[in-house]
Amino acid sequence: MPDSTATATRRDELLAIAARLFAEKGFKNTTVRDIADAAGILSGSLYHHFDSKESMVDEILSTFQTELFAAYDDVLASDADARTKIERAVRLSFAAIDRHPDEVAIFQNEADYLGTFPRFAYLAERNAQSRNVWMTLLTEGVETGALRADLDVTLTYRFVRDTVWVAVRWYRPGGGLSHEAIAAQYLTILLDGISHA
Amino acid sequence: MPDSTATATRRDELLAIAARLFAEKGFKNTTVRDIADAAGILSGSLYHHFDSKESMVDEILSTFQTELFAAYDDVLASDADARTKIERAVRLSFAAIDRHPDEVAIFQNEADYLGTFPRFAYLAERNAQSRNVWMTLLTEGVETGALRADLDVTLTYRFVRDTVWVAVRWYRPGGGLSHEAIAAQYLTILLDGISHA
DNA sequence: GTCTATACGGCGATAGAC
DNA sequence: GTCTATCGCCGTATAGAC
Repeated sequence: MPDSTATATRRDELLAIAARLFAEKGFKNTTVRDIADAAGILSGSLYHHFDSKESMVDEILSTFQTELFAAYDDVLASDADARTKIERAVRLSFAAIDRHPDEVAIFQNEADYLGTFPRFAYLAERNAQSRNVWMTLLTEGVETGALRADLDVTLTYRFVRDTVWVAVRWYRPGGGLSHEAIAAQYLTILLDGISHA
Repeated sequence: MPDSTATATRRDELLAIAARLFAEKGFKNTTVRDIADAAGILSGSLYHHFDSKESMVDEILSTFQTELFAAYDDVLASDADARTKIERAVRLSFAAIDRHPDEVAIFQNEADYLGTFPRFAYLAERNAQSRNVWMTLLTEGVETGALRADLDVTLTYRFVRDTVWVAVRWYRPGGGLSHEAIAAQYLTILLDGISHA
């Protein structure tokens, strides 16, 4: 039973260590011995905290997604105009990369494969949910005239989704470029293009 | 000794089968037994053709990269203006995804991890080479006034690179959307943005 | 070029002591 | 909550017959 204070429990520490390794090397490339070594314990001791390696990545992903989609729901429910909501959705995505880079990386790298197992069927559901969010925002943008009428909305959705999340491959929290600055530059390119006006 | 006719050798067939599995499930998630099963032979028989599983992915990646970078060099060496060269580089990248989706997927998913081993050091070199190509084109674009003067060229490079290659995640050759059509839409968004003018 | 048979290590996971 | 000790399986790879 995790307490709700700021104190990280041992369990949380171990999950954070596992998340870093899963993100760096991949789920399959990371052994339970790797995780235990990084935590300064022996591999058998991990099983006092978790059922299996699979349940570790499961908890990492589901916890992150619960938080992320609550934030998307907030944006969807707001009464701002379409363009503002799109900007907010982009900014919160970059903020998520900043706060949870390992979780985003794991999701990006492993979701397709893990999603083939029944246990991780919720990954596909979340994916559909995310699609709904973006398609709703983009369609509203086109209908209200905020976005170009000749856009292929589905293609644009893929474009926006991929481009936002793929930043996790090179973005490092605390580096020279803040996530807010990246989101701003990204929105400039996305909305107005790179061509000289 | 591979002959230079159009006839696929057994070796080439096996590499194509391995590439498909590596792309679908990941290198580590694919066993030599998986590859052999898909080829209708037993795992031990693979070792008549290849030293190891590692040497298979090595050959897949290096062969693909040799072809890809020859194409980039062509663009760089041409005397078209900056904008035209950028458009050509984008189009040839989508064409590469169309012709070699498995190879692109493997490179996208595995290069970071494989690159940590000496044997795959050339992956980092190719990465630097690719960076040079795009930075040269984008810088020339800004200097000649084809692109906006306020662009962060490094960030734009990452943006273009990531967005082009990440399409391998959803593009399927022979599907409803041709790679030429995707490249055209992509260039429209990249150059002019999605915002209503 | 493929099969039979097998070596060998590393893997996830378990049981019980401390 | 961690350690000791270990199990059984599955992974890559090998040797030699056909």
